[in-house]
Amino acid sequence: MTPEQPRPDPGGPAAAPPRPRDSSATRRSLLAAARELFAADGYDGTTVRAIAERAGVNQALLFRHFGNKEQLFAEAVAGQALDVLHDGPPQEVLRRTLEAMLATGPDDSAESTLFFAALRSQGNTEAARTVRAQLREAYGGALAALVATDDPADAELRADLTLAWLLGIALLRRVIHSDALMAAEPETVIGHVVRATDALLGPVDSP
Amino acid sequence: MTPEQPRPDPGGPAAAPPRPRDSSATRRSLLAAARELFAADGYDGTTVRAIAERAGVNQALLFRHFGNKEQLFAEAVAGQALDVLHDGPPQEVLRRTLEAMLATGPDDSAESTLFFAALRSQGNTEAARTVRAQLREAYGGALAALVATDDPADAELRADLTLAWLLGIALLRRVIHSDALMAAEPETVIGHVVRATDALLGPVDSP
DNA sequence: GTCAGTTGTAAGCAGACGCTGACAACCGGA
DNA sequence: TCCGGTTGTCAGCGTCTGCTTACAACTGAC
Repeated sequence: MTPEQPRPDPGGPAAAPPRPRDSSATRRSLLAAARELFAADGYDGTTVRAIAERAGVNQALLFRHFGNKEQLFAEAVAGQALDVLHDGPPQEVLRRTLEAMLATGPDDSAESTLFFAALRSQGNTEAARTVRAQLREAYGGALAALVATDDPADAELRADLTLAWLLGIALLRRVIHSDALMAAEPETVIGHVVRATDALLGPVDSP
Repeated sequence: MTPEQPRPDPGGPAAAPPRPRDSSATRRSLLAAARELFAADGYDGTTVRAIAERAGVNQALLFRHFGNKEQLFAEAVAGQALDVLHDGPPQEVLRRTLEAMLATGPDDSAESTLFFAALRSQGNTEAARTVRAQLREAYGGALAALVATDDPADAELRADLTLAWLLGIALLRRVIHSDALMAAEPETVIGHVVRATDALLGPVDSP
């Protein structure tokens, strides 16, 4: 049987030299890998094995640090896409979000794409649902303040319609690969969307 | 061991009376169940066991009829959501699609929701990709014809932006459960969207 | 009746999944 | 030097997945 007793350094082909003992670096690697993969493939489409491999970290460490997949997801996503919200005047939230969305290549995983990955994760898991509701509320609130109406329900409706558009654009770019949306100049796309949302959020002329 | 020799009809508690031999009825049941579940949970979120159970059909029959899950998906989805495209004047495609989307309850699975389920299925499988591209082209083409521009690329871009909006609205309603979008009167929502898309698809005033 | 073909059923395979347990290697303080 | 706690590694568990196989029950043609 030759029980393969442990040798300090076998002369063989470099049997995976152990990674340096750095807990926080491991954590960061895992979080970064998780963000990229969740943004690219959604919650269900991402496996913990893939995250660990991309991070160059043993799979078991993932569970030691985050407990389970859902908590890793929540921690990777939380507070990540909200920077763009408070990064300038509120009336330009829409433009800034669009710029962040369109600036990156199709496979790149910028901050804002994470937001949409969260929305896109269609699992019924509690963590995913919580994150989605949280992000939706933040964006919805910021957008609702821009609506020219007295009716709060109508303001929320129009804000959600705007959010739906952002969501759909991200989806058409990342999941479907719309040639038109990917080839167009960002300024052109932003111009179209801003023009239309001005009509959407502005006062209704004929009652 | 008592090898449990087959008995024609055991006196016990009705051990699953075999379903009547009707091939086409079985097929239809499977297709109907597949449509409902794919629309509700997407491609990856739906298991063949769930489809078979909902159809009241043995799981193995699913594979006898359709070969594999992807073919069942393709067959269930193909040509299903396109009715609304040719069901009236082309300039009202947007309104008709919205009406179909908003008319049903959140859990109902009308025709049009299937279209969005196809888009939402985020798997990389070939069948899902084909169906998505197919549907996107049909809708995109119909919408592009309505754009007031001479530039074909710009027309396609604006059509895809419109499609993105429809997609996002469906997503916000079905995946996230936006209270505002679900509680609002369909006519209100349609009014907002049509007003904004008029600005989007219409001529650009200031170059 | 017999027998080939069709329809339904039961059981299980191979692989991927999330997750766990046991153990080795290293570190800091006593 | 010992020793508890932390970090990294390895192997595998239980379950679910899409899919297959072997077989029973029924049908229609001869």
